[in-house]
Amino acid sequence: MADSPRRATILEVARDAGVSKTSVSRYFSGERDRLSPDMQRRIASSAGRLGYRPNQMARGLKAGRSRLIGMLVADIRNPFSVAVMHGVEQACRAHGFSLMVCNTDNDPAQERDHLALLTAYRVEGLVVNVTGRPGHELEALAAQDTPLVLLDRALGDVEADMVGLDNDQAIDTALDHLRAQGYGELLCVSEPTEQASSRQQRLGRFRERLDADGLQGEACCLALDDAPALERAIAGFLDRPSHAPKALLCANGNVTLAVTRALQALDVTLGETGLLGIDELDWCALVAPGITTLAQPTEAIGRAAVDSLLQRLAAPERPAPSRQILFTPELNARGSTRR
Amino acid sequence: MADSPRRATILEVARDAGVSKTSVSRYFSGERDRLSPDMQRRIASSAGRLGYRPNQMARGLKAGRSRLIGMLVADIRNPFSVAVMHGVEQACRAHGFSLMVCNTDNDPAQERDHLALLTAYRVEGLVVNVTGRPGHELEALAAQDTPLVLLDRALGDVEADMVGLDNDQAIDTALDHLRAQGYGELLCVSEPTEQASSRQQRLGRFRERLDADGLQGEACCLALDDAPALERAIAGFLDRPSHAPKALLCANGNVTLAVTRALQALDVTLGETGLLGIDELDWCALVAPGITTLAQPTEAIGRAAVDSLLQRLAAPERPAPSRQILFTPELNARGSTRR
DNA sequence: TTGTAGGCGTTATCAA
DNA sequence: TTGATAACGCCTACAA
Repeated sequence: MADSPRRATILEVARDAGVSKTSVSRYFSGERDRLSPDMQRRIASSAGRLGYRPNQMARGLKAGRSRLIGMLVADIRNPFSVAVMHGVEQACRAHGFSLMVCNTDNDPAQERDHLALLTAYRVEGLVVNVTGRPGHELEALAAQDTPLVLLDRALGDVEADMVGLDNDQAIDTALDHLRAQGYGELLCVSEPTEQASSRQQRLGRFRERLDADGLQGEACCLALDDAPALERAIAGFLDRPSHAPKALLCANGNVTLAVTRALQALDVTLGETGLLGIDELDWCALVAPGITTLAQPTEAIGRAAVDSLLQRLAAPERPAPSRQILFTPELNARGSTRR
Repeated sequence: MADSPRRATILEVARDAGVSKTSVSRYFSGERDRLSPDMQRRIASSAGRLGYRPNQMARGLKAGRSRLIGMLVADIRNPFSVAVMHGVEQACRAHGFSLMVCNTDNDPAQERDHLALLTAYRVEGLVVNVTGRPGHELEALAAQDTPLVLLDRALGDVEADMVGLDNDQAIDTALDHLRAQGYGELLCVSEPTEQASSRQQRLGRFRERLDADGLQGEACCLALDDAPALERAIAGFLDRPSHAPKALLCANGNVTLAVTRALQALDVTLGETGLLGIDELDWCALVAPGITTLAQPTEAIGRAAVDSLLQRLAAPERPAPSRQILFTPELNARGSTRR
């Protein structure tokens, strides 16, 4: 039907149905019961014929609430981010919110731009997983009473809830497993840590535990796009004389991918040399003899982020102290840590 | 700074700066040159102090344009979809649009809901990759002059541009490669085709080519979540006596994943039994001896979708006939098709 | 049960 | 160069 060149407005429906705007508004605002059956029919008919849909912009403007949640994702091509986003979206939907996702490609400039954008659309809450330090902008938002949740990465100076993996526990589980499997000399590989608190925490805990447990080991931070450098670093570690079997610990899924490539290039046999990655990926079971991982409960993390937002949205008057919600990783033991 | 409880409005800025709303509006609408330097300074100062940002909802309402492009994605966890989405987002950004993405999880009900949502926000264009047949809804949109692009999957009854892979060419390339590598008996594995035209096309072309080329082969359609059924189907194919080496052709990335799992479960040696997948994935090079793929130019597809939208947006008066924009796949020959 | 009027934050028109 | 005013589409007192 609907062949009007422009989207119909409430006024046109009202005219067409021979009723007032108010009645049409009521019809579409869940107050149908207050309208006579006859009027309901007429409105339904006109609205259907005209293809009328309430304009959410106008609604949002009037009501002062956009029903929009914003999400800033540092790297949309990272399966972990997508999985969390999926959880976030489901939760938003379940609570009548829509999600507006912005991918920043780890670019601080895009972060700022997209933040401005989401602000402009008056998102009622923000799930943030960023690289840079848009601390100032976020503080401003928080000050305007826009609830904020930090995902995976904390921003020291921003007062907001944070949800993510229990990194200490993850590292502990990883090291316990590797030691139990007989590996005694470890290399922890991470992307540069400046911009991501979770990376810092994982590396920090790794170093602590080494000292405490008397394990041999070292950590290295590398940009993943430089494959030769990564291969050199790994080769250096593996060539070193030692008394115990060696293993690699990958601080996240991207690292696991890059390291696995490097190990194949170096013709290393998995298992003989241990490999354990944080983040579960589709293919980890497929690369022989299977890559051991620590899986994050991504959907739960996404839901928790939204829950946190909604709680603050529900009680804006008393700003509860900011919390950390940490999740326990799950170990998927596979052949890459079996000697 | 900005510690007002609520977001500042243009009126508050105007008052604070001692000027009129109009001037503030001009300042933020790229008409700064028309304001005296003094006034510019005052407005900048007040706006900064108050943390003012133009309300995009109000702007959209007033201007009748939301600056929003909507995208409906059938399965956000499919890396192919994400890659295309990335291209779409970049292109939108480059042209001053923002992207609102909705994931439908292949659920027609969610498709309908999300479509309504995007409509409610008055998206100015729509990139659609769906499972079901929201043909009616989409037609209505098209009739309202909202430009539409179909991604990967055509909808027979909807008049809109379509962008995707040249499926015929993809199948041809795949079969040529497999035959050149000495495989003579083929199994093409696909997900059920009812809901996705691209699947139908790939399967259709596969059958055509078999007949034309005198190759042996068959096709099977399966829901991927039933691993045992898939294994049975593959085992049945492989057990059959034959004169020529056998190969599997996976109709998309999800299939490649499931089939690779099945082949490992069946302890099949890749290469000896050929394997070629449509869609390139992170891990295809990692699974020994490397899985041969046909890569889609995902970013280009995304950009083309937006281009198509923008063209129609730019010239709404003369509705050009709907086009198909098809892309050529790229062959990544690896060990899985080397005997 | 139904309608009238005013305003949400912005921009466009017109006048000064 | 500046400002007053009227919309944009909708919702919500308030009135009938």
